[in-house]
This record gives sequence, structure tokens and C-alpha cells, in this order.
Amino acid sequence: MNDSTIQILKEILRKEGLRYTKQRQAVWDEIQNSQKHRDAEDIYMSIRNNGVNVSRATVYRTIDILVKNRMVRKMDVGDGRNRYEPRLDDAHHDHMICIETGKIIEFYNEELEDLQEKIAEENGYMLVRHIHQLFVKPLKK
Amino acid sequence: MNDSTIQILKEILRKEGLRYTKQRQAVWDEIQNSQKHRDAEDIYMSIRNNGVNVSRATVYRTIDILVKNRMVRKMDVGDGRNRYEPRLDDAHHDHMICIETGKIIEFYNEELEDLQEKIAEENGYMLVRHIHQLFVKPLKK
DNA sequence: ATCCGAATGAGACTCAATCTCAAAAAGGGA
DNA sequence: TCCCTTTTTGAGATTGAGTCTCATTCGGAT
Repeated sequence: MNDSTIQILKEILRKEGLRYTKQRQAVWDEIQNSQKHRDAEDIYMSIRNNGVNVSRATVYRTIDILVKNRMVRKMDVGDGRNRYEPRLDDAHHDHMICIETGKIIEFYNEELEDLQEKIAEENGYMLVRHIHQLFVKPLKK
Repeated sequence: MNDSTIQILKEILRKEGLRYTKQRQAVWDEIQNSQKHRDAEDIYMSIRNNGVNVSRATVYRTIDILVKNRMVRKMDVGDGRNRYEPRLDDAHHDHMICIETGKIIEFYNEELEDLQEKIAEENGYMLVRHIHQLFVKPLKK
């Protein structure tokens, strides 16, 4: 909600030839201010509870803009509901999901990143993006 | 449709306390006999075209049994429709999806597998399964 | 302040997947 | 083989995330 992120959003909308609206700001604020991995319904409800009128359609439309402009990361955790998280000044990372507690742990491993690029290249392709989730359970003590 | 895969299916159903039916056999035959990465609707239509009466509900229900018993691998390619492939006597592999042609390439890399286990363990977890897809595009010549 | 194209919202729609429940089929026992 | 009980099936209804529609509202350039 601070000035600099408002400016970032305005900048992106201008670059895309889109207008600045309170709904778009509200969606970005909501995602940006919470570090959790949230689904669209949750984001939608929070904004409404904060007193800003917004529709589901607008939430989805705005998320698409933010994802396209790399301000938000969309993650498919395999349960049919995508999760979103801010990626402003945020290094890339993948996720580990505990199948017992549902906890989501972020991780980043340089070697893993390099290896993926190498594999794509060995097959005559260039890596554009990837989906990588580890489903895990706690180690027995 | 050969005898040995019929026996394998019967064995699994018995182990699960389930009955052997021609619909279950048909679903397994359909997935087992085609190496492609197919969606449920496609499998459903093929079975019907082969003259076996089956419902979508039964196709999905049977796929769940086969997935649970590691005869079929379910893969989420990110377009909202899961794909299925046989995994009988089939080593584990991941997928690379060309974003220009839609082609799905299978790959397996030992180093990658080891690395994932290592990452899970470093975080106090045991790797149960993983989702890993590389979205790629052809290298410019 | 005006104006016009872009954005919004309510709710209809899509579509993969799941659920319902009456009817059909499996398979063990006699 | 014929029962009989229990499981399985199928047609269609339902769910739920996400998308679309289009009349109304709003942003912002002039």
C-alpha cells in the first residue's frame, strides 16, 4: 500500500495501455501485502471484507495482468485451485508441499535450475518456464 | 489385451477387494495399448468406439484405481485436463512440453532425481512424489 | 466539464471431474 | 446351475474454478 508499489503498478498499466483503477490496486495490494500462497477466492473475499467493491471477474482479470508482468507468480499445486504469491524483488523458487500438514515450503537450488536448462538444451529446446513441486512427508525422528 | 496384463489387473483388483469387470479391463486396455499421453475424454470415446459400453464416471473411477496401484501415471500439463499414460515396467520419467507445438517429450535424469531427494531431506522431509514439467521452445538454428 | 473507449460487475456459462441412486452384474455358496 | 448379497455401472445432475457477456460506470485525455 506504500507509494512505491503504487507507482510500480501504475507504470505497468501504462506500459500495457491499461487504466489505473481502485480494483486493480486492491488486487495488487492484497497479494502484495500477504506472503502466503493464496487462492483467487480468498483474495476476492479479503478485498470485499476490506470494503472495496470488486467482482470475481475483475480479480481474475487483474491477476492475469500481474502474472503477465511478473509481479505475481501463479502456482498449480495440483488440487484444481491455483495459488498466487507476490514476486516483486523476489528470486525464483520452487515449492515443497507436505502431504501430511499441507504446509508449503519454498526452496531454491541453483544446481537444479542449471540442470533443467541443460536437459532442455540436450533435447534441442530452450527452457521457458517450469513447474516443479515436491510432495513430501516429515522424516521419522 | 494379452493374458499377462489381464492377470496383472485381476491381481490388483483382488488385492483391493474389487471385482473384475469388462469396463475396468477396457479402461486398462485402452491406456495400456497406447503410449500417447491421453486425456479422460479421449480414453472414454475410444472405448465406446471399440464397442464397449462404459460411462465417464466408470472411466474416472477406474483410472483412480490404476493410478493408486501405479499402473497408470496421471500428469497435469497445466491446461486443466489431466493426461494419463501406462507405467507398467516403465521407468520413471518427467515431461518437457513444447509451448509452440504442444509436443510432449519424456526425459529422465538421474542427477535430477537425486537432487530432489537431497533437497527434501535437507528440509527435514522425505520425498514421496513430484511434479516436474519443463515448458520449452525449439532452439533457434 | 465533456466525451468516448476501457473497465467493471452480476450472473450466465464452460468444462473437467465428481456424485447420485436405481438398475445391472459379479462371484461365492449350495 | 440358480440364488443371493454386495459391488459396480450409467445417465444425468452437480460441483467448482475460471471465463464470458454486455449494460452500466468510470478514467483520463482534451
